[in-house]
Amino acid sequence: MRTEFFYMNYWLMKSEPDVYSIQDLQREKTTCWEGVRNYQARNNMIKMRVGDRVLFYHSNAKPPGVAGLATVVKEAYPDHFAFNEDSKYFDAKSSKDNPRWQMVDVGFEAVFPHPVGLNTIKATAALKSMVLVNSSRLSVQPVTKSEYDRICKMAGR
DNA sequence: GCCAACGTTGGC
DNA sequence: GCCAACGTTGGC
Repeated sequence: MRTEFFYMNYWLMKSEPDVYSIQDLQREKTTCWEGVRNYQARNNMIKMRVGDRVLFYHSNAKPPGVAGLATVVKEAYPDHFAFNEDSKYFDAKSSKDNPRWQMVDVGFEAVFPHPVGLNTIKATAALKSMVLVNSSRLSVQPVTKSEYDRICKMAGR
């Protein structure tokens, strides 16, 4: 019985819209999530499975908030940008024989007509346990199904 | 642009 | 293994 097949996990991934926005993903359909250089965030990506849902969060935006939805379309594999000396994500401590950093591919799902702002999330009692709210600069974080559903509902979906 | 919070590095 | 110094994130 492959019961794990029936489980779906939920995540929140941060991106600065000036660097890569949900609109960029809408245009490109899929993208690789390179450049994560934090172990906790990396470990979360390693746990991702194809089909998992992703809240696409715009950080350093005016205002910051969840701007849309994505899904995991390819599970963790080595982040080759770490091997490229010309990349801003280069890391001399990561090698092809022993890659330190991983990335996943995500696919476009939806742009929220009205993003769900961080201020609104913080003002919602049902979302007070979100990792996002309890500080943490963690750029790839787990979200519960109820948190995910609530944010979709707040976005009018 | 400021700065608080947090993660990483490296000397000891 | 501690912890000070430093760098980065990201809201405001």
